[in-house]
Amino acid sequence: MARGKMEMKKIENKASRQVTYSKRRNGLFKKAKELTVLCDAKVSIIMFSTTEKLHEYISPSITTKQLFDEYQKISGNDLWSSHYERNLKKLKEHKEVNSNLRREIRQRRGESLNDLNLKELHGLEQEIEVAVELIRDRKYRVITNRIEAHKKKSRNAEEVQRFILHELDARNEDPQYGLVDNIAGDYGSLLGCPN
Amino acid sequence: MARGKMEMKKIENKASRQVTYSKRRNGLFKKAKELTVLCDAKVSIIMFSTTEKLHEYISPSITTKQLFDEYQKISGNDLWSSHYERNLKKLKEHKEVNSNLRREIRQRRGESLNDLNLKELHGLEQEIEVAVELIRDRKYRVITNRIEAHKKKSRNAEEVQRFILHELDARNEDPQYGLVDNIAGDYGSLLGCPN
DNA sequence: AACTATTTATAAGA
DNA sequence: TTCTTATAAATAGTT
Repeated sequence: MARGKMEMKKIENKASRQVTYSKRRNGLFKKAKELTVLCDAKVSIIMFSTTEKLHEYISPSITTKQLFDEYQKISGNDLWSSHYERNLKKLKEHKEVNSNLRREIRQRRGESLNDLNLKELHGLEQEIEVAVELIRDRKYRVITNRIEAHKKKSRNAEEVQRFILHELDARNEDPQYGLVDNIAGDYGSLLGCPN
Repeated sequence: MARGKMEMKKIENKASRQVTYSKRRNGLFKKAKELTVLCDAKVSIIMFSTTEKLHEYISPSITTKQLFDEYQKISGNDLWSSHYERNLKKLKEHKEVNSNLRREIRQRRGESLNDLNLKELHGLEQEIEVAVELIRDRKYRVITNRIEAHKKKSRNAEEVQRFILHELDARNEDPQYGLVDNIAGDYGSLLGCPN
């Protein structure tokens, strides 16, 4: 608006865009202040730059919260409560799900059974009998795996032992035979023994 | 600001105050539009005149609700956003508790056992064995109660039968004896029979 | 609503 | 960022 008419379109140069933003923001806020004083009005300006930086003007006679409340009352626009209410609702749902899950666990522990009728008790009993079988199977599989691993280790240990004996035999037969240092150290870990 | 400098204080004349409000409001909104276009900014202006009339400008690139949500998140200094954040946090906590509870139930069903070591499996097995005993006990107690109730009912039924027989006897002996209508109807429910 | 004398805002340059 | 300044824009008071 000075030094030549400005074209009303986005300023492509980032630096000058920011300068203009800053200058005009001040101008806008100044005008808002004047309007507040001259006309006894309540004004709120909230703005975000391209860099998402927040700037705000609010008339001294009011708070942003009050103004928002007024705005909602008068415009009928639900600005934030829907957000809030939705969250509360979700929270409530989660709490309910949560308490149902807890009840199920208690029942699976054999507690709080008073609410269940005979059929439900019977169903629960059967479900749990199935579960205990599954858990037993899994346990035995874990034990079996561990035994297998142990056997493997033992076989390995036997091999190592055979190797050590072989080495010692060779050394006894020929003292010039290349030394194998620290046999126990190198193989101790394989045997699962502390070094 | 023309035809003489203006004093920066409330315009006392109501008519000129309203005129000025209207003119300057247009000016302010025009500036806001320009700022929106030139600097690609998001601007919200909300204002109330002394007569509590509402006027609003909002950049076309955003809604008032979106802008308010942003404002809450970024300003972070008022009651709402703390409410909002606290709710989000609570929600997250609930979700986590929830997923833990679900995992526990799955494990008590004999699913998702891969995460458990031998000791945990053994513990779970024992817990569940205790539970199934408790559930069995409860079931037998419910059955026992039902049998007791049934016995009581039967005794009651016997009484009713005796009564009916007595009634019939009396009627046979004396046709003038007061009628007892619909004996089966009145006592059928006591016997647990459909009417 | 229009007009217009003035004040104000501000783009570009320093 | 701040100052300067030429010029565009806003607007108070009037019609």
